[in-house]
Amino acid sequence: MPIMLKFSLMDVHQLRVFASVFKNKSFSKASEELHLTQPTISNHIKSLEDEFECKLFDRLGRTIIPTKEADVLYSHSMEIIEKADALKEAVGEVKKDLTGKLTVGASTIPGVYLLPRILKGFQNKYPSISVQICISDSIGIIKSISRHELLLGVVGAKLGNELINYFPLIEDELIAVSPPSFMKNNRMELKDFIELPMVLREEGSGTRRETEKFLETKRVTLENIKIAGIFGSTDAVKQAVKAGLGVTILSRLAVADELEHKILEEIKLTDVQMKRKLYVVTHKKRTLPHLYDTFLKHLLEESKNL
Amino acid sequence: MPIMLKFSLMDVHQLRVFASVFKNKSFSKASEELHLTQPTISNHIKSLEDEFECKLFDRLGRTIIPTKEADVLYSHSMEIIEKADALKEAVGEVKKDLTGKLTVGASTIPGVYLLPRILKGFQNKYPSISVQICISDSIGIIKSISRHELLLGVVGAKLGNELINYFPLIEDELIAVSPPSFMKNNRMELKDFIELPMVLREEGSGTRRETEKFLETKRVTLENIKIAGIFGSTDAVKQAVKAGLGVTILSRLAVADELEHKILEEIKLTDVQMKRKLYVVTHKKRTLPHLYDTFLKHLLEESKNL
DNA sequence: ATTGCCGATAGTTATTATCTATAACTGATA
DNA sequence: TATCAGTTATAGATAATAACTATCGGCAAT
Repeated sequence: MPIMLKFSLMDVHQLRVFASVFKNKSFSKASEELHLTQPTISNHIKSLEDEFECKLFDRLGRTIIPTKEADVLYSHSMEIIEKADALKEAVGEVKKDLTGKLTVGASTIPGVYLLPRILKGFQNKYPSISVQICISDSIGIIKSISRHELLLGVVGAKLGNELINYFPLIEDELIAVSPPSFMKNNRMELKDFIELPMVLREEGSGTRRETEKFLETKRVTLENIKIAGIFGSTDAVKQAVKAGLGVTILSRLAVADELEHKILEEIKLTDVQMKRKLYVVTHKKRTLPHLYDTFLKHLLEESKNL
Repeated sequence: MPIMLKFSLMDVHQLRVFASVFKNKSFSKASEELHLTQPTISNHIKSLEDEFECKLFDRLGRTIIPTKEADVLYSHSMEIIEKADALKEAVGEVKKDLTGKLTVGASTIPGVYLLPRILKGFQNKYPSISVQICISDSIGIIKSISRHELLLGVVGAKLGNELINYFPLIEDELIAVSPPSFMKNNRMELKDFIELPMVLREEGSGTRRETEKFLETKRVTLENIKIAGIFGSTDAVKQAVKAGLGVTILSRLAVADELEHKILEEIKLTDVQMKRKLYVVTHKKRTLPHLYDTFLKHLLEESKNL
């Protein structure tokens, strides 16, 4: 049989009972205040007296007088009761808390062309937050989430992992773009498009890989293509296209502004659809802090209007 | 049926369980630390999660990760746990506490001739106390104790009150005293003694009443006596006797020093015994603070050596 | 003496804390 | 791939506890 040295169970409720008796100088008044019956109060006081091995109240007939021990217990009890209430309050606050730092992982396209706008709007709504976007490739983001280095990410690929939640966000599309007025007719088939001189990202970049992947589905490889230039960033590619170096294939998101202002022009490929979905990703087993949860909802909501 | 809005039961034990899980980052390690079983821990955490309506730990397989709410709960829990331990400690301290103020009520004789010596010894033993003697007559002391104005008194009469404890202390005795060498033979009968000129306290004094009471039992009244002088204090009476004004009847305690130094001399009355008991008195329904309790024991112990 | 107020006690019931045994899941290894 | 070791969850049983109702007994004021 284990030797149970039972150390202060002392529940806060019991201290509340004691404090009420002390303040009201009466067991029965305390019972009214706490909506309990008088024998219940008696029992609690008795159990405290047993625990501390001392009388707490001298029961004279009509009145009770607290002992010296009760005086000490009272002041300490009040502190504990206040702290207990503060605790309850504090936990409640955290659940509503929308301050602090929000770190979002993202692959290049959403990280550069989507999140900044959305995060700006979110920060305007909740000014007391600071925001950070960590850009990596989709695999890296998902790994970080698996390892609990990140809580939330936006990626352009669904890399099957049992423990990851994928929330569909918006559709992105790889489109062919040219300088404005590059062609008379901006509708063509892929086989005609690949005759044009092309500007590309360097090998290994996400966009380059995506592009290759799509072309492969149409049995096209880059070897058959006139490469007019290779650049290290999406922006550099855009600049090259604007300068008339050639055409390229880019995410619609990345060229949305340029298309709107007619700085670049879309070439509609009539026989290919190069769509992909963007996903918000989280870890299935992690509880998101309220700030993250709110941002997630904001993100899904905002993306409807795009 | 009463609408029970149950407000934080939250016992400290549960917070200890939580804190242990948080620190150990493990339910099972916590169960070892607290000598409970793992399902018990699980239940406690679940009940806290229900109470706060939020997850506290994300259970991944081999590990758990505390949520933001848990972080907040932890710091607050630690405060409460520390306060709870401090409380336990503090109450324990009070029970051993021997500091503070010790107020003792006493009637004239014990208050003037007995308590000062004993209190001095007590204070030497426990230097960090302050001592006060409140002198009144026995009735006043006992009333004060009944009214809870005093916790402890020393009196020379047992005035039957159901709610008062009387602890016999020592025997006092009214004795007849004369100046030294006043008589050849210091043994006599009462009838001879009352022929001598007598010094008395004023009417209404305790000693005067005691004296009259004793004489009455022998069918003697003061009218038959030669009164050499009436004085307002025991000391004045003693001075008068020393000066040879006459004899008197006084408590043996009051003249112990003078008898020892042969400044006064006892006249042994062969046919009367004027003894009375001194009692320590307390209220039956009051719990004495440890300081008082210790003094009471000291008092009863010391009085054996007198 | 009687009445009214207050706390204590007895006995009951529902809730709760704890246990044992076992399931379900994860991560690592053979 | 299957299995093992380590971890939490679940189910079911039991003992402890907190709450209630009813009643007793002491004290003080009428």
